[in-house]
Amino acid sequence: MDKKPVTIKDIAQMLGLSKSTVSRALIGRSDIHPETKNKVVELAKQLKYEPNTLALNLKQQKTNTIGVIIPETINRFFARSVGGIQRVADMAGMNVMICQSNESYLTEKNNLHSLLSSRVDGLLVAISRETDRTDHFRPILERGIPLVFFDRICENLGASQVFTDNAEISFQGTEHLISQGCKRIAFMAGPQHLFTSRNRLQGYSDALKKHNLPVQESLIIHSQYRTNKVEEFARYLISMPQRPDAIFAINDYAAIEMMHIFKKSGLRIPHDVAVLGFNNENMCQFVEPALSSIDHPAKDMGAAAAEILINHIRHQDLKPEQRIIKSKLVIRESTLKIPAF
Amino acid sequence: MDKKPVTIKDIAQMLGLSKSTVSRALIGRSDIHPETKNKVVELAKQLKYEPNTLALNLKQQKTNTIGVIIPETINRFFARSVGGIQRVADMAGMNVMICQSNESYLTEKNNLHSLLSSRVDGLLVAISRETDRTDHFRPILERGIPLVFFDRICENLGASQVFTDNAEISFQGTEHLISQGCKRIAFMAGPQHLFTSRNRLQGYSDALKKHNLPVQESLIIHSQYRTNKVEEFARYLISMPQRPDAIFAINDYAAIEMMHIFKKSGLRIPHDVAVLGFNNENMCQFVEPALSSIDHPAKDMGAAAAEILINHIRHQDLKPEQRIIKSKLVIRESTLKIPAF
DNA sequence: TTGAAAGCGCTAACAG
DNA sequence: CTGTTAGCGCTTTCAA
Repeated sequence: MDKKPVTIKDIAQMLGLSKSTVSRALIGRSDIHPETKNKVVELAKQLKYEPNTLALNLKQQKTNTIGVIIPETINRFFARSVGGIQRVADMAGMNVMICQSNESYLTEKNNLHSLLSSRVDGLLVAISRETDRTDHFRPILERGIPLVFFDRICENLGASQVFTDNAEISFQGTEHLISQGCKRIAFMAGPQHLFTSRNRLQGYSDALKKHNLPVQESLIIHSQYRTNKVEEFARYLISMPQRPDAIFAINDYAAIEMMHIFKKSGLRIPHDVAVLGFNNENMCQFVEPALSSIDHPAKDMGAAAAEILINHIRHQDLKPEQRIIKSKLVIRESTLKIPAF
Repeated sequence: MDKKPVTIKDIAQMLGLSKSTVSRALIGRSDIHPETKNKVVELAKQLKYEPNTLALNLKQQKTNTIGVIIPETINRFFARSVGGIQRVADMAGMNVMICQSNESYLTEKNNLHSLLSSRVDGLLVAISRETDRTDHFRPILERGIPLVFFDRICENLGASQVFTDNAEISFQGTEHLISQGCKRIAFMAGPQHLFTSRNRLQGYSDALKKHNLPVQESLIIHSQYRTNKVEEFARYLISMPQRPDAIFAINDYAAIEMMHIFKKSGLRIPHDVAVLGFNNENMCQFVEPALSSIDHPAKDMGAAAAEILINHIRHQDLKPEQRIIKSKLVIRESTLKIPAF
C-alpha cells in the first residue's frame, strides 16, 4: 500500500536510459528517436506516471496557478465571479486556488501570505468589507507579482482593476424610483471605505440632488453588508415618523427579506414602499411582487479580471489596466407604481 | 522591478554562514548559537524572507494542501460545504484547493488529475451528476492517497464517506405530505446512479407504499438536477389529466420557481398543491407561502468530511470511516393544508 | 555549534 | 539522437 508515485528516474532505470532522455520523450521534443520515445511513453502510461508538478514548478519558478481571494463563497455574487475566473483559467490551462477572507482583514492578510508562499503566478482579489488599508498589497506590487482587483477594488495602488459603473447605475436606479413618484428613498449603504459602496452612495445622492430632493442621513442605512441585521433595518424604516416610500437595497437577498417584513406589516409593494434590489438573482423573478434589480455581471467581471491577470502573467511589462463593466437596471413589479403605459 | 524573492542562500551569503545554519535558525532548532540565530532571524525579517513552499513541499513530499472537487460553486449547498471545509482546514493549518467539475464526468476526471499532479495530501470529493463510474478513483485509493466523499458519494469503493440520511428524511417528508391529505405526490428525482438520489426516491416510494398509495412513474420527474428546466417540469405537472396535489422538489430554488408558476396558473398553495423543498435556504422564510423544506446541514458535512480527511492524512493506517449526518424536516406554510391545531 | 554534501523530481545547456 | 551535469530552494544526515 501507499506506493510511491512513479518518477522519471524509475522509468529511466527500467528502460536503461537516462533521465533526460525520458524527460525529452515525455515532454514531446523532436530531437529523440521515435522508437525510444514510443517505448518511454508506453511504459509511462502503463505505470500511470504523472509528472510531479511540484518539481516542475520549482524548476520553472512558476506554478501555473492563480490565487483568488474573495470575501465569501456563500456570497452568490462572488461564487459566480469564481465561475467566470475558472472558465478563463481552464482555457488558459491554469489552476485556480481560492481563499475566502470571511470579510475579515486579518484573514485576508493570512490568505495573501499563504498564496504568496504557495508561489502563485498572480493574484485576483476582492477585498473584505473590513479592509480599509492597502499596505498588505504593497509588497506584492513591489515584487512585480501580477495583481488584479475586481469589484471590491483598492484605489491608488496602481494595480489593475475590474469594476462596474456603480455610481451611474445607482444614479439610474434612484432616478427610476423618483420617476415612479418616490420622494423618500431609503438607501442601504456598504462600508464607506470601499470604493464600490462610496460610488453607489454617490450615485444615489447625485440623483436626489438632481431632482431637488433632500439627502437625509436618517434614510441612509449603514448596513456594512450585514445580512443578519436586515430585519432590524426594516423595523427601523417602518417605525420612522415619516416612513420612506422606497428602499434601494444592498443586494437581492436583503431586498427580498425587506419585502417580506414590509408585507407582514401590512405595507403594499410597490404602492406603499417600492423595493429595488441589487445583483439580479434568478430569485427576483419568483418573488411577489417580482423584484426590480441591478444586473451586476459577476461572471463577466471574474472572467475579465482573469483575462487581464493572465495577460500580465504572460507579458510582464504590461501597464496596469482598468476595465469597467456595464450593469443594467432591470425593472419589474416591485418598483412600478405607475403602470408602464 | 520584479525582484527575485530572497532565498536562504542569499541570507547565508550576506551573513557569511552556510545554508544549513540559516535553515536551522529559521526552523527554530535548538542546536544553534542563540546569537547566530538572532542575526539570521533579524535579517530574514528585514529582507521579508518567505520560505519557498514549493521547495519545502518537494523536499518533504507533501503539500499541506487538501484538494476539493465539487460540482459547482454557484450551488449554494456546495458553497456552504466549502465553508465548513475551510474552517476545519484553517484550524489544522492546511490549505484548500478547490476545483469544480461543472457537473461533468470529464471535467471531474481532469480535476482529479490536476489535483493529483499538484500532489495534494488528500482529496474531498462530491461527484458530478454525470459520474456513473468509479474507475477514476481507483488509482487514488491504490496509491493510498486519503480520499473522502461527501454528499454525492461513491459506493463500493471502500473510501470514507459523509452523507445524510436521505432515505429517512425523504420518507419523513413524504409522510408529512400524506398526513396533510396529499394523495398524488409528484417527486423530482436526481440521476439514479447517484446514491443520494436513489435513496431519496427510495424513501419517497417507501412512504407511499406504507400508506397504500400507488407509486406512479408519471409523477416522478427525472430532473437530473437541471434547474433550467423547472418551468417545463411545472407545465407538465399542471397539464396532467390528474394533477398532483403535492410536489417534493429537488431543492429550494426549484421549489420556489414551481410555486411561482403554479400560482401564476391560478393554483393555490398549499390548498391545490403543496410544495416541499430541499436544503432549507434562508429564502424559504421569505417567499409566500413560506416554503417547507429539509434542513440539509451543508457546512457540517463539509466540516465532518474535512475532519475525517485530515485524520487520515495524519494517521495513514486508519480504516475508512462512514459518517451520517442527520437532516431535519422544517414545516412551514407551503405544506400545511391542515392547520397545526 | 557549524559546514559540506546529498537529494526531493524535473528540465536544460552542453557534450558527445 | 542520447548522456552528463548542474541547479531550482530547502532540509537533513554526517563530519568536523
